[in-house]
Amino acid sequence: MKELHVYNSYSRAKEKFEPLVPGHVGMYVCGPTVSGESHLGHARPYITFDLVYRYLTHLGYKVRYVRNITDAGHFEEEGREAEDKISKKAVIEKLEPMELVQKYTNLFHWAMDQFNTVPPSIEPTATGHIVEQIGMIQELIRQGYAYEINGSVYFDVRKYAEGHDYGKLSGRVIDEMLETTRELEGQDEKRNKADFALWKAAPPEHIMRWNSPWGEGFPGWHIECSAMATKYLGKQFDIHGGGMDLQFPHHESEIAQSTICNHTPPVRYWMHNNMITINGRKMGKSYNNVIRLTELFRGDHPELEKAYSPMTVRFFILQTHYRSTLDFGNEALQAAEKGLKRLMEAYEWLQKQPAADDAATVTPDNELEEKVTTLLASFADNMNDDFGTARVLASMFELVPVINGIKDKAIAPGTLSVATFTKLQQELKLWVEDIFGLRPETAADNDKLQGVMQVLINIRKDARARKDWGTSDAIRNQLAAIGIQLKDEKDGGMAWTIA
RNA sequence: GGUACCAUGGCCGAGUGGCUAGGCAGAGGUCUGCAAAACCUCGUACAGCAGUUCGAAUCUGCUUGGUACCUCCA
Repeated sequence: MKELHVYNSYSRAKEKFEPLVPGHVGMYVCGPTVSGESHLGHARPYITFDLVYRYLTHLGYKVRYVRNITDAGHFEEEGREAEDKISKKAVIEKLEPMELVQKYTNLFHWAMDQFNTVPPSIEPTATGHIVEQIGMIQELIRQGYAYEINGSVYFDVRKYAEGHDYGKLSGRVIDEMLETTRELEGQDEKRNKADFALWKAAPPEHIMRWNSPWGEGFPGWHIECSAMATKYLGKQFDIHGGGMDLQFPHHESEIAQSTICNHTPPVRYWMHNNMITINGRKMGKSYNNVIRLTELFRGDHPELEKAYSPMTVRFFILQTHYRSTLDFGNEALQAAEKGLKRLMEAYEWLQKQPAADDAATVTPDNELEEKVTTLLASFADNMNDDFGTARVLASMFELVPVINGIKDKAIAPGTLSVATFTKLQQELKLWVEDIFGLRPETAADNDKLQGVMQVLINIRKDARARKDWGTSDAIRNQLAAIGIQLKDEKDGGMAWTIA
């Protein structure tokens, strides 16, 4: 596709992307709740939307990317143990709530940096926008779509549904929701089961609390995103992203609140990434398979056979379309690790080549020229089709043998024209690093290690010159044992990589 | 129970009507002192049944199996 099309969860169809304001894109992505350490589930949406952000930027849009931090802690469903997750844990750990929030926010930022995601333009916190949230709730009450009871405020879903399409995004049928007979304790405050909280009166033991027109309490979960998105992106904006699990009730509620408050549907394009599974099962506390990112990078979890690097995970995620479920299995992860290594080694070699040292007289091979040109051009086409990262990576892999062929001289110098070779270098740099955010992970940027390796390589070269295979093999094998791989190259050189 | 979605070769995973993605693993070969790496060649897959069509992995129906959401969750 020549122009960007995105799949809109709201219409359930791919639509041509046209921003509200030409040249500018407003994008809101639901951020993490920082009541605990980031886990594997966080990797997918933020890497997915990092690609969206990078690609939109590449297309020339000025993108304002807003991703919140939910640090106020929201309550469980009424009737179950209503409690603020953050305040509960704070008591256990004997920490100030905000201290805990800060700790997990820092960890989240660290993990996102490991994944090489670009920080959002604005990262607003829920606690920093209590005023805006209260203002929005007041407006909802003023318009008669919210009601106060016992110091809490609820959104009147039944009334909203009379004039609006409540449930369209998530495919719910409003009547069924209202008629559901499942009785839950503590439901009595709400007029209808489908109503959701905008503000909750805080019980005495609740640590996080703010003054409001309705007494001391804390905001409902859904209102923060509506308030902050409105503040920073306007009453209507282009893209709202998040995990599929947020479609209901979170995003459905956002639509309802914002539509009433701002008299316009808030979002043009809803984008939802699909979920991940761990070795075929949903990741969840009950399965005991929630893998924290720190555990993932260290390989420190029963589900993991080994550690997987942040770039391996990033690459792995991008190898699948964002709307498909993705299973984190060891075999698949290891396949991704090896594939990424091959890709990046070819890429790094290519980037090190002088721009144009091609004085050879071989006639450029038209077939090869065409192949390279076509593959490079396909990158954008595939991205324009709802961010087809998997197909872009597949095309990159088709270029790997070309690059290695040039490297090994299997493809005669000059077979590819200077212009195309240069284009290959430049385009791959743009796509691999700038758009896909894949960066080399070699730990070889240590001068002293470089020096030591050079000493060993020199000794081994001498040994080989004397046909002293014993010494030569000993050096190679012992290095391999500690995870450093030596490769003899065709021209007599030696390269090494850390496995 | 309700509502969606999915079922592709050993594993993962693109692909929406004809032009056999890609990765990993595996087999053979080239190269190499031997390896490794790299490169070349090889797999004719699309849950089952029925139907639509000149033609289906791709459309329709049914069957079976799976997953997700409905509840804090990315």
